[in-house]
Amino acid sequence: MKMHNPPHPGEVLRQLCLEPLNLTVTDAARSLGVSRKTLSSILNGHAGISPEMAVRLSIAFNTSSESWLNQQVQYDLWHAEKNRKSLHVDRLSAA
Amino acid sequence: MKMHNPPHPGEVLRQLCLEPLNLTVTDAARSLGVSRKTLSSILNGHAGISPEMAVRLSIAFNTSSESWLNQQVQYDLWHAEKNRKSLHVDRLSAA
DNA sequence: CGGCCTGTAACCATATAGGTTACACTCGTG
DNA sequence: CACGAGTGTAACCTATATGGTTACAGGCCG
Repeated sequence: MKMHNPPHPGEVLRQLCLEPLNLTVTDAARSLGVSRKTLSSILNGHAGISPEMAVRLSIAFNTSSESWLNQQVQYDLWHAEKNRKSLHVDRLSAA
Repeated sequence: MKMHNPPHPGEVLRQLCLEPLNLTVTDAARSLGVSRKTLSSILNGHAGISPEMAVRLSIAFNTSSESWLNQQVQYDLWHAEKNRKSLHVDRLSAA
């Protein structure tokens, strides 16, 4: 049921992609074709991974864009689920 | 490789949830706790499914919020991938 | 000291989700 | 026919998010 607090995709990006290749944020941002600030925001958890960014990452690191966006979904959903009880929604399934 | 044009999650929502229960857009919106316009925008493909909306759907229809957001990711990614060639990104994997 | 890398603040443009209100259209039914 | 219900959507507002540029302060190192 994936009860764990999922890491922000930016952390994963830094640990799995930048550090192994000894890439600086500045260099990686240039290679990805985005500003240093944009990449920094992601790496430090201040921004999410957009669909376009997922495609950029898939090109640069030869991965699947899906995997990056799925990580983002897990992260977003974990936070959205925390407010589940505060939403007033009627159950319609077993109506 | 999932090369098919994924349907907009709003279509799926209408066909799999509203129609089987004979739910009107007006009633479903009220039950979900959102405005009729918000639900209508989703159903007609003018808006995506947000994390919070995914949780609402999961409550109302006793489904998983993840499945709704995953559908949205598939849809968004399919469109983002169409611009893959127009992005200037350096390959860093086999650097 | 001086250069490089970094995080980040300030400010901008753009896009999206969501709300309210209002309008025009289509149906079904009295 | 007339009316109400349901619908899509335009107009307008707010809040939030991505992303860009520029600039600054701090850390690290030769």
